[in-house]
Amino acid sequence: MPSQAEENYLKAIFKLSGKEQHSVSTNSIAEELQTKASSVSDMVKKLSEKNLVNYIKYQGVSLTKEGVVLAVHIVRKHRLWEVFLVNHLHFKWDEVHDIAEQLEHIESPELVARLDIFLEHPNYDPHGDPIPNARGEFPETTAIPLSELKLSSKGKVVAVEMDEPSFLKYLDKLNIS
Amino acid sequence: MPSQAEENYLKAIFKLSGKEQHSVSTNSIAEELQTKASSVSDMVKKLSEKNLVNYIKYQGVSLTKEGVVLAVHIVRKHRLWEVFLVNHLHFKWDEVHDIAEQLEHIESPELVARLDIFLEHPNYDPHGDPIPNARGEFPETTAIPLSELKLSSKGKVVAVEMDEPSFLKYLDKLNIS
DNA sequence: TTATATATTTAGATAAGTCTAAAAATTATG
DNA sequence: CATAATTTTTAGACTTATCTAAATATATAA
Repeated sequence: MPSQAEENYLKAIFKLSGKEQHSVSTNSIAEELQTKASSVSDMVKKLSEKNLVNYIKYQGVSLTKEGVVLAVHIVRKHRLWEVFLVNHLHFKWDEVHDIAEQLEHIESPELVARLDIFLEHPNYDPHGDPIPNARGEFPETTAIPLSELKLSSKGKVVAVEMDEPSFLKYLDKLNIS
Repeated sequence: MPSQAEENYLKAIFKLSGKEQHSVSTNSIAEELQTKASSVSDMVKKLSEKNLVNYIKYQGVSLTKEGVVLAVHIVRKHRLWEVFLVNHLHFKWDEVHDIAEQLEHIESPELVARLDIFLEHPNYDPHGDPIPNARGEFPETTAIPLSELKLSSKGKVVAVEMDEPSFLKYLDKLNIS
């Protein structure tokens, strides 16, 4: 079981690596986690020894299969908790990120399983992000980025990449949900 | 905001000090937290500097007013989460302690307030322990310990002190709930 | 392709929390 | 009341995670 700090690194690397899980730089991880590159070097070395990342000095970092499994599981927990916070505790979608950031580190497979049932196996979180199932598989999406939508054609917004509260509030003001 | 370790010490001291909050020994804290007395000495010194405990070397430890406020707040969170786990996620009462032990450290006053509303302001947790309200006040109880109940008089069990899963399972077997 | 700028890693320091072993204080016993 | 037993504290070490500053590698540009 990885420490909270390790989990945060795995999640950051997973996020930065994109769909194809390309390797990412020390610096980008440092920026994502608001920390120093030297700290990232240290931690990445440790994760490498645990076989959670592939790491060649000066050449970037990528998750191993095992690392991806763990990262996806953390993402799953984060997004399930967001659903709970918004749908049942009636938080607004721009208020839940920091709390879910804490809840995602709670260690209990039983808890995740039961939360998933309680929430009725949601496929998307309040920001429209897909929630992987217990096997780590993401639901299919046919959505395309707004930047690729042709002028004057219609669509339905299903997801928002950014999770900064200020931006989400701005969308609220435009009645985009 | 105290660290998780500090919170665990505050909670342990609160529990051991009983209703009258008498002072407790380093050793008893060590046993409660499954740690060494030397670790307790260190931590208690730190808590004393933060004015969360009264501490005179070799003479025992007690919580200050400020310490009690924090400890009660942690107890409140712990017990609210237990209600959630049992009533909504359908855990059994002997399964929730360790998970609540983690959840109690989540830092968000908004979360506690909303959880309390969601649960409809419960006064007791699944073990019958009273849940302090947001002001830190415990609900009144007229209950008396089973050891003081007269022979062949009747009563209703409203609370169980021990929280060891094995004991709780035993009560289940006796149909005591 | 050599010099410069940028990115990354290493070395050494720090803080929190824990531990073992030794020292000191308190309590119990003869 | 002096000595033994117990409890508590201190001293020093270790681990995790972080930082700053210096060193090294890679990338860029003249």
